[in-house]
Amino acid sequence: MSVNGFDPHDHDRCRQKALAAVENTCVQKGLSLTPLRRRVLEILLTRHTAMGAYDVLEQLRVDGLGAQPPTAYRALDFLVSNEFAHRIERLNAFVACTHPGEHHAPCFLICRTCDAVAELPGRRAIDALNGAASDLGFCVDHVSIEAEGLCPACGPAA
Amino acid sequence: MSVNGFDPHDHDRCRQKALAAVENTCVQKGLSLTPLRRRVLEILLTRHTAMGAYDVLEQLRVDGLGAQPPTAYRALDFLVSNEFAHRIERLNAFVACTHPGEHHAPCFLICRTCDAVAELPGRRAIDALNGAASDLGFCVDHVSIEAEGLCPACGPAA
DNA sequence: TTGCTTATCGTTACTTTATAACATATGCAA
DNA sequence: TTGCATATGTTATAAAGTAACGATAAGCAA
Repeated sequence: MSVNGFDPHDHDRCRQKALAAVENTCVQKGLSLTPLRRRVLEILLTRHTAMGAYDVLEQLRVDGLGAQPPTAYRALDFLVSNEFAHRIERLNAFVACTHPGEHHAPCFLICRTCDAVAELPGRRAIDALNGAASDLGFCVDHVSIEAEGLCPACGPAA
Repeated sequence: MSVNGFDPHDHDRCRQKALAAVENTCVQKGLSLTPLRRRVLEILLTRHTAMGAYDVLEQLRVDGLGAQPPTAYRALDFLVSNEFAHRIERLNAFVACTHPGEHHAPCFLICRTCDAVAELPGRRAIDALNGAASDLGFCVDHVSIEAEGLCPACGPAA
């Protein structure tokens, strides 16, 4: 998978690599990547773009699965809680992870025009935040860092 | 207003100070703080806690205003776009700003038990993110940084 | 094999969050 | 006074998310 979703790249290969990494991780950790969960991951992997749960759902229906909202949400929960996908809070939407299997602390760049999402390492920013938080006696569980703006393809230069 | 919403403090004074700062800023900038907008701000200022738009709405109704959802959302939009309040993406909810009138780049600590929200300066983390983003050719408009965890009152020590 | 337990998925119904679209009122400038 | 901009009222609906219960299947101990 490419460093980020903005770079042009061979996306078929990118998808397959991500899928294989998730399969490996599931075997290693004894997680069950059921056909449904796998299919939802494939749907997310079609684009480097955040998809709403209902977009995923619609795609499941196109596939002939008579899916109801909980079906999509459960599969997405599985993917997110195992870090195979991420939830983009700003958009109430989901993206496939670009570094599945690695434990990481991502932050996101979200294009407001084309909805492309790139994932960056956020370790430094998160460490800074953790420091400030513990000074206040706050114990951090989870951090989300999301930047909205214009990607290279949609930006002023383009 | 206190440095953060976790510290014990004289909240009546805190509210009044915030309200006065917003009034000043509106006069300076020619913004119209209508009775409705002012009332919504007061509602948010009752607690250092994120409130949903429908919580605000219910309070407006208690006040005898026959308010519909757009009424609350519009007032909240005014407050957020002028930085008198902030939207907490993780919660789909809103908090009064603790530094109204100052131009700032806040990040938020959100207690998952009591919903208290503290606002911290996020300048350093945001600068780091801007640097990484511009390396990719991404032009950042707006950053949101939100940490969920346990506040001093709800944490393990408590 | 039987029966117990757990995980996954199906299904119905519903709640919560948010917005589109159009109507009304108010103030101010030309 | 006409016209425009801003703010609010109102109706209806869209979009996002979840509770609760049932069905099925997979693993496993007795």
